[in-house]
Amino acid sequence: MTVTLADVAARAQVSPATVSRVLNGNYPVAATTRERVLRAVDELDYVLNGPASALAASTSDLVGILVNDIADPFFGIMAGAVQSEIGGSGSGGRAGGERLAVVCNTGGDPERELTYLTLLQRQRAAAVILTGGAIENEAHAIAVAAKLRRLESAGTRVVLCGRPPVQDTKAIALAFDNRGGGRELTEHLIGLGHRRLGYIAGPEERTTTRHRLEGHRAALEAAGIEELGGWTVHGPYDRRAGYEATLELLRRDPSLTAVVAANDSVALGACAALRDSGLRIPDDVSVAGFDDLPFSIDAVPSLTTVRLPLAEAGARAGRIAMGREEPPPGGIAVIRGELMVRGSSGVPRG
Amino acid sequence: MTVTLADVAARAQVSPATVSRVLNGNYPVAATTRERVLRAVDELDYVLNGPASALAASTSDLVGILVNDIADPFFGIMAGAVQSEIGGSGSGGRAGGERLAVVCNTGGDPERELTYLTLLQRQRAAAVILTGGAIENEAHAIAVAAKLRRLESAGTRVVLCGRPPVQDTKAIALAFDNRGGGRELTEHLIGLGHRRLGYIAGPEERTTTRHRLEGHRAALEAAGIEELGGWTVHGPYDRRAGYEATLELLRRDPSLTAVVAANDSVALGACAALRDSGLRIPDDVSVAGFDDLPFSIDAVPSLTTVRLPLAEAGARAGRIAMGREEPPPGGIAVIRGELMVRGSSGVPRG
DNA sequence: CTGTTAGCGCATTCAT
DNA sequence: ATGAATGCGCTAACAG
Repeated sequence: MTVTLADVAARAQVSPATVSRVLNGNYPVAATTRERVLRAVDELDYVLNGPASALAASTSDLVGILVNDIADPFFGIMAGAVQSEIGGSGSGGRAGGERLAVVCNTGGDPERELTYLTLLQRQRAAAVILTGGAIENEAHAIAVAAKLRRLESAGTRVVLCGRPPVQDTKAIALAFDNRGGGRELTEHLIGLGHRRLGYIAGPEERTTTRHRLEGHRAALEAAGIEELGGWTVHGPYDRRAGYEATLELLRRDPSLTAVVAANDSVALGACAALRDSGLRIPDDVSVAGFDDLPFSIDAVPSLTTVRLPLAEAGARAGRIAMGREEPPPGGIAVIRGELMVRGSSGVPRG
Repeated sequence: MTVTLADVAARAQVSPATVSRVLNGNYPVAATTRERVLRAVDELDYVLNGPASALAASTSDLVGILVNDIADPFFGIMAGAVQSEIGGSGSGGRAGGERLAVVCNTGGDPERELTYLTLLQRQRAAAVILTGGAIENEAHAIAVAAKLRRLESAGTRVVLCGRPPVQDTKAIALAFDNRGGGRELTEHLIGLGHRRLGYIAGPEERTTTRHRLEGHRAALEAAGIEELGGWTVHGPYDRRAGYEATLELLRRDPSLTAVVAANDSVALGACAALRDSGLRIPDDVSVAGFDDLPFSIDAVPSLTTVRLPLAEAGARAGRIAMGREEPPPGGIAVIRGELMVRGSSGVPRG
């Protein structure tokens, strides 16, 4: 029924081995023979059987990408960048050498993260890239580390993109400097004169959440500002959480002059809540986000935030995963964010 | 080195076939035997070899998803929804029955679309879902149709999500009513009193672009408004294109009272350009988008647009691809958008 | 309900 | 530079 390599061999009057060799291009084959084989491939409209070659070669051309939420541009941008770098090096010509991206949406759920890792191991993925913050839970961290080690020992390259290093693992880590960015952002607001700042943190037990919050608090402390009890609220990384958290913060302390959000989506929700409460930005309350996603510059006023080079990081992770770029020394690189001061932050009222 | 099914069989003192059966769960096995096997699996930390089982069973658990740009939430939302539906039915228990999503970023390039389809065919994907508008090019359309037919004949289910049907194919199509949505949107503006409307269209040779534009023009025509020469500009589906196109439209006709954008990102760029030109929205110029992406409601003023049920469509496409939902009668379903009238549209000045 | 037997389609040794 | 032979790890008849 389906045409196989043997059929091609027969048509080209060569052995199956030869066909395999021209298709993989990693072995000397006479030019005329190659021609003949390629012609047969075309005529028969032959397509290699991926599973079969993966089985025989014990490697596949799949690359796993774990994300919390592919609908969130934060992850979409990284995933897209990874994808663009794992494509074929263009060596062979035809649809060869191409690597496919298996995107796994964990939804931030520890179990699903583990499940997907197992599934990728099952597929004998060539590489696995874990993006975004890690879940902070002892047992889970141990389980993940064990899985990664197992993957590595099976020859799968593991790269962390926007996630801190994992102990006892050869995984290359490209970590964002969330702490530094968070600190710089809050320092900016304090420099403007703000002394009463609310903070809308991400979900608990996440490295990203913790690091950004730590940076924020470090800035407060350095300025001698004592954080009041109700100034921090936790919630998901989405606009709705930002909206509700802002109303809550306002309820707790109507005298706040600034709201710092865990990321840009949350900040957008915060802006909406402030507007709906009759407060002007930044005249009454300043707002800041994190990430600098594409839509942030179009907010009104445009959002003060910390730009993370998501596309660059994703691309680099992809290249490292493909062995096309040298890993950073020590296997760890810290990627800094850049403070983007825009219209949503200003001097406090009064 | 690596533990195989045979090892598990030996440890559990059963035949390899039995192990295979409990792992796949699609065959009666005595409870006590199953227990024993499962224990052995755990003890050995065994993970099935995906390529091997795919080869033997001649099906894989990969589902391909073609998108133009995964960094764009329009596609991210659909991809995420698909993903959530192709997961395991929870029958077996462990990490079984799970299907993995292979996300392929075509960037709107015809060649890459074809290449990815071939790659997916090579992987013997269980299903392929093509999202978003199709490229309008005779030769390419024929090539795609041929590829889809080939995929289908190999047992791959093909579903189109947000894309019009493909001739001579069994592909199920969930098409968005872009024409109807575009028409309704422009009718809304005309109803408000607008008579001079600029239109920022998407890239040429795309079904989505054409249909939305056709809807717009149909509304103009029905209202007896003759479209002037410079009222339409084409460009990519991003904010920057919207920004530049708006400046261009303003240059051509400073008396425009409304700008209709091909999608929300473009609309955001349009808003920025209008503001930068000292024009107020909607007092001086009304703006409308399309899609109703999450950030659109947070634009200031919030964006009048046409909401497309992207998540629902993606989820449905996923279920149909998995055979868990009956395809629509005739293999085609037209999904309507919903006009969302918000702050960015108002009665024209003067 | 369980074991035995054959391949699935290809990449690789080894020869030549 | 090419061919012949072997096995990758698993599933699917077929028996029993």
